[in-house]
Amino acid sequence: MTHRAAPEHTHPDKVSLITALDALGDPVRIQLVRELAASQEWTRSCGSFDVPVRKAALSHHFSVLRAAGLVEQRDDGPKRINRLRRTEFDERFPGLLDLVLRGD
Amino acid sequence: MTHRAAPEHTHPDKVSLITALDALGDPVRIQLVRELAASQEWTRSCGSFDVPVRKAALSHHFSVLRAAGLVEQRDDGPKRINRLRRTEFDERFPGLLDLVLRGD
DNA sequence: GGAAGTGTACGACGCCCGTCGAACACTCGA
DNA sequence: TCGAGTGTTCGACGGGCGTCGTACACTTCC
Repeated sequence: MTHRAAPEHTHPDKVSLITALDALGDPVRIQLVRELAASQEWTRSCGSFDVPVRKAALSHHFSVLRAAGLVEQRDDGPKRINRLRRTEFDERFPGLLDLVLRGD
Repeated sequence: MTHRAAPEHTHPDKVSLITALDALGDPVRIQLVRELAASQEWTRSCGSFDVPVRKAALSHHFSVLRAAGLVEQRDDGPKRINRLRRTEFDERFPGLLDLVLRGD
């Protein structure tokens, strides 16, 4: 009847510009954000992404994305499913997410 | 009759997103860009910025900004004067510079 | 109760980045 | 010609970030 501690989130409103730029200045995190944007909300578990890092590093990257207000997480059984905070983040940093999702 | 080697520039068109985000993900460089944006073009020499680093580090930061297509430099006597590549950079990364200049 | 699957926490390691001092190159004015 | 001013380069240093393996916590299914 115990349950996992809910992950700590930061709303984009309380995120500094530097934090946001640093969070998006990493290739692995950019890929996570892009894959997440291409999926339905609350459908992707952390382990379902095609990134070249092991799960410890992956967990770290999700922690950074949460702290930057980019990703919201919720527990669903043994998995932790994700959602890109598209509208909130875009309201705080207009155009930034579009830039990342537009690709090169 | 010798003259200094012209600084190496990179046009924003040839700059990757990661490079741009990394260049703007540093507080010193952000301040440089902001002060530069608040000044007339070709009026600010490298040493005229109010940043808490010595000239060696300052020179490095300007090198990064040039490589990211953010700053253009020209020699003017003993000084090296700067210009923010506002329109070119904005064309390559729409909204990104606005985000930085809007502040927090 | 056990086993498998999922994600986090911790300590360690390596590397890159920002910083500095010192030495050097160049320009201009005295 | 010499000195002052400006900026770059070099080597070195320290700290932080990304990564990993391991151990642990929690959930679900058998």
